[in-house]
Amino acid sequence: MALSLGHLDENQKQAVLFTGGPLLVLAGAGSGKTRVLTHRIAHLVLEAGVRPDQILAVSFTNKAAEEMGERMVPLVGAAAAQKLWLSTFHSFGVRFAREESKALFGEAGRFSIFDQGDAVGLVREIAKREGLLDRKMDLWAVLARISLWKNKMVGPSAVKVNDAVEYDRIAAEVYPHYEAALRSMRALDFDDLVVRPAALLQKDAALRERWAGRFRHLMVDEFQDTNVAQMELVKALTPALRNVMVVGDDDQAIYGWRGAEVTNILDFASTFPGTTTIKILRNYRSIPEVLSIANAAMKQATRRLEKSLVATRRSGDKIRLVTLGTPEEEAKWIAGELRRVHQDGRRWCDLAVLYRSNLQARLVEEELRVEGIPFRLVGGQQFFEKKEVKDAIAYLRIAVNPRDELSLRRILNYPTRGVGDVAVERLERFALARQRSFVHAVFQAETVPDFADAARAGCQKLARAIERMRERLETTAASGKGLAGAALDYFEDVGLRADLTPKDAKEGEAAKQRWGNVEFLVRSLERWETTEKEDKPSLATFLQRLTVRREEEGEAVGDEVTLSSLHGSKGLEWPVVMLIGLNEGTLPHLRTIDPKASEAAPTDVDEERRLFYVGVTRARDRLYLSRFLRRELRGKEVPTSPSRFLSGLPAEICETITQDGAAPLGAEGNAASAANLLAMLRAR
DNA sequence: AACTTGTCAATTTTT
DNA sequence: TTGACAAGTT
Repeated sequence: MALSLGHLDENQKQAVLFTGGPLLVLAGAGSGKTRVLTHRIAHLVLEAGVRPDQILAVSFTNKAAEEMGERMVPLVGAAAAQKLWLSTFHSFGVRFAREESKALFGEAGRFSIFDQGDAVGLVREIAKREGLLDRKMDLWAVLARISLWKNKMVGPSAVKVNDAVEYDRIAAEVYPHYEAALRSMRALDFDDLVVRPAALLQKDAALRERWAGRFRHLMVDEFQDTNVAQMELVKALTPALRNVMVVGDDDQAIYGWRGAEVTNILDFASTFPGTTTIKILRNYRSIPEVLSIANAAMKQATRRLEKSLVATRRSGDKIRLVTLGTPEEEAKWIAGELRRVHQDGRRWCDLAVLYRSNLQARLVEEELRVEGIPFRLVGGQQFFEKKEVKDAIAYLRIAVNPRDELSLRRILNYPTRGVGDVAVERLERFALARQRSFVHAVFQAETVPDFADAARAGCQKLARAIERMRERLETTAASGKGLAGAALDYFEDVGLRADLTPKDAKEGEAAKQRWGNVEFLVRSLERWETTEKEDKPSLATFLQRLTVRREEEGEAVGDEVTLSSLHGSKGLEWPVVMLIGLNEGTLPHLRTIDPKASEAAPTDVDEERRLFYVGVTRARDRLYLSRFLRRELRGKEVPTSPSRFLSGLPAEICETITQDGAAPLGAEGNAASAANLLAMLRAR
C-alpha cells in the first residue's frame, strides 16, 4: 500500500514526514490537523516500518479518538488500525491502572472508577463526617478546587490555602480525607486516571522505562488543553528517541477551568530542547466570510500568539445575524430555518446548532420535536445521571469491588429494606469499634449489637444477594459468557426490578421508562461482552470503560441535525452552523463576567471569546449568529444585551434578520443597544 | 419509612 | 418561577 501525500500542502507534508525529535505543530482551526496526524501515522506504519502497536496517539475526547481510528482504516487497513494505541488520556489511564493495579493499590485486583457525581457524593459524606457540611454549601465548588490541585499534582500536604476564599479552606480540609477514602475503597476518580499514572511513572524509573519502551512514537492532539498532570504523563511516556509530536492551537484553549495550562503549548519548545515548530494556518474548511468573523473576534483577545487564519476557499454566503425576541422565539425560528435549509437541499446531518450551555438545548429540542425534525444531542450525558442507572451501576460495582463502600452505601437501603439512618449509624459505630470497614459490618450484620431485627435481616438479605452475584460472576467467568444474564438475575434478586416496575397504570411515562433504562444498560453489557475482542470481557472491565467512555445511545449515525455545546463541538465541522444565545450572560457566561461571582478573572472572558471562535470556525459554508432581546429571569422579564463578541464585526459581510418587531442588530452593536433600550422601556 | 410542607437558591463547559 | 432538599408529620 503506497501512501499518497499529493493532496497535502507544503507545511502539512513537512509535519507528516518529520522524524527528527520533538515536533510542535501550531495548527489553526480547519487547517487539516487531523489529516496531518492520520497521514503521519500512516507514513510511519507504511513507509518507516514502525509497528502499529508502537504508536500512541492521544486525543481529548472519545469521539475524536474513534474518528481517528475510522480515518486510519482506509489508510493502513483495518488490521493495522486496530493495533494502534488511539485513546484519550483517561482511557489510557484505565488501561494503565488495570495493568499496574499492584503498583497503584499495593495489591493487584479490581478497582472502581468514580465519575464526578460519585466524587461529589464522597465529598458530601466527608464534609458531613467532619462537621463541615452546611445547607448552602456548594459541593461541586469544593470538588472543583480539589480537582484543580490534583491536576496540578499538588498533594493534600502541599496545598497552599488562600484564607480569604472560604471554599479554599473547606476544600483543603476535605482533600486529605477524600484521597484517603478513594484509596481505601480501591477507587480512582477521573483526575486519578491521569494523575496517578503520571506520579507513579515519575518516581519509578524502571516502570517508566518499561512503558516508554513500548512506544516509538507519541502524538498528542489538542495540546493546548492539557494540564500539568497530562504534561507529566507525556514527559514520562516520551520514547527514548524523543519522538514526541504535539498539535494544538492556543486560540482554541477552552479548558482553563479544568486546569489546562496554555503554557504547556507556549513553552513546549523549552521543555523539549531541540523542538522543531511547524505552523499550518491555511484554512481549507470555511468560506472567507466565516474566517473574517473568527479573525475579527480574536483580534480583540488580550493575550495570544499573533496569527490569523488564511482563507483558501472562494467567497460565499454572508453571515446571518439573527435577532429574536425571547429564547423561545429563537428556538422556534431556528427550527423553522433548519426546515427551510433542508428544503433547499441540505441533508439534516449537514446542520448543527451550537450553544454555550446544555440548558439551552432543551428549548431547541422541544421545537425540533414539534417540527418533526430528526436530531441528535451530543453530550448532556443525561442517561448515566439518571437515578435508576446510577443505582444499577452501584449494585454491579459492589459485587465486583468488595471495598467500594460508596456504592454499597448508595444501595444499602434501596429498594427499602429496613436499614434507616439509625441502622447506618450502628454499623458505623460497630465498624469503628472493631477497626473494620463499613462494608465488613454490613456483611457481618448478625454480630452487630443493638441492631433492629428489620435492619439486621435487611443487611443479611442484601449481603447474600451480593454474594450470590459474585458466585454467578465466578461461573460465568469460567464459561466466558452470560454477564448480562447474571446482572438481570441479580437485579431481580435484590428487588430492583420490582421497585422499578410500575404497579398500576396511573404512574406516569417516566415511571415506565425506569426499568427500561436499566434494561438498556444490561443490553449494552450484553453487546459489549459479545463483541469485545481486545479485553477479556469481565464485569469489572465493562464498568471501568462505562464510566470513562459512555456509549452513545443508538449508535447508528443517521441523517440528523446535531445539537451540541460549544465545548462538545471542538474538532468537528458542519456545512451549516447556527450559533445561538449570543447574549451577555450566556456567551460570555455570567459566571465569567459577574463581579459578584466569587472568582471571575479577566482571563475567563478571553476563554469565552475563544469558545466563540471555536464555534464560528466549525462552519464550512454558512453561519448563523443568533441572539434574543429579553428573557425570563426569576419569573420576571429582563432585557439582555448582545454579546460583546458581536461588536466590531465587519458589517459588509453580514446580513441581519429580525422578526416580529425585534429591532435589527447592527453589526457595530449600536443599533443593538438602541434595541435594548427600547426593550427596557417596554419592560417598564 | 414514606409523605408533606416549607425554605432557599439559582442558572457552564467534560473526561 | 421553579426545583432541589431539608425538616416535620403520619
